[in-house]
Amino acid sequence: MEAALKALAEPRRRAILELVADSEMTAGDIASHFDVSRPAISQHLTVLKGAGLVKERRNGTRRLYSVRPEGLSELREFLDSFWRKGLIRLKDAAEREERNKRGGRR
Amino acid sequence: MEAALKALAEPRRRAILELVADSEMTAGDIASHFDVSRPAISQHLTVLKGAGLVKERRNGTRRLYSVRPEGLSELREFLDSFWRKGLIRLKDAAEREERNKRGGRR
DNA sequence: CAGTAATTTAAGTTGACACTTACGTAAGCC
DNA sequence: GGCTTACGTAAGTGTCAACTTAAATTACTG
Repeated sequence: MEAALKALAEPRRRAILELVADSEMTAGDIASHFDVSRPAISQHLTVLKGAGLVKERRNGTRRLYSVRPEGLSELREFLDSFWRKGLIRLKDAAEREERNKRGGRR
Repeated sequence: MEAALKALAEPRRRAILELVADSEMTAGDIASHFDVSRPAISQHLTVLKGAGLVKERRNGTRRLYSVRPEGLSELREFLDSFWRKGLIRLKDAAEREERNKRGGRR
C-alpha cells in the first residue's frame, strides 16, 4: 500500500495510469503523450509496476502496459475503513456535544 | 486530491492520522508517540491540515487535532471510479480472449 | 508584569526522486 | 552478420521535503 500511495502521489504517474486504464499501450506510445524523455517514462513505469498498479506484457521488442486494478484494493480498503472510523467518531462527537448542551440547560 | 495523496504517502503522517482517528489529541500528545522532534510533528500536522485530512481546534495554549474524514472523499471517489474502470477493462479483455480462442478452434 | 508551558516558525542540512544525456540490450530486417 | 527499432539501465544534476536546533509567538499563572 505504501508503494501504491507513493506511486499515485506523483501526477505524471496518475496520468500514465489514466492512459493505460482505457487500453493496453506500448512504452513508446505512452511516452509520446508527454513532453519528458522516454527514459523518464520508463522509470515511472518501473515504479508503477513495482507498486503492482500496472502489468507488463512483452511482444517482440515492444512492451505493452496495462492497468492492474487489484493493485488498488489494499489502499481502497484502508481508505474505506479509515473513512468509516472517522465518520463514527464525528457522529459520537456530535452526540456528546448534544448531551452537554442539554445537561448545561437544566 | 493531489494534496491528500502527498500527505498520505508519508508513513509518519498516516500514523498520526491513525492516532487522531480515535480521539482528539493535542500536538504534544501526538508528538510523544514518536521519536522525532515536536517541530517535525508540527510540520506534519500543517501538511495534514493543508490537505484537509485533519482539523485544528484551539483551547488556550493547546491545539487539539482530530480527523476530518471528508478530506478523503475526493480520493476515495477517484480510486473507486478508477478501480471500476479497470475491472471493466479486465472483463472485456477476458471476453475478447475467449472469442479469439473459439474463433481459432474452428 | 515576569515566568513558564505549548506550540509554531525560521534557517540550515541531508537524502530522496524526477529528470537529463549517454550507453547497453534484445528482437526483427536487409 | 550488420542496421535499425524499441526499450531499459547508468550516472549525474537540481529540486523538494523531512528532519534538526534555535528563536518567536501565544496564552496562562503567580
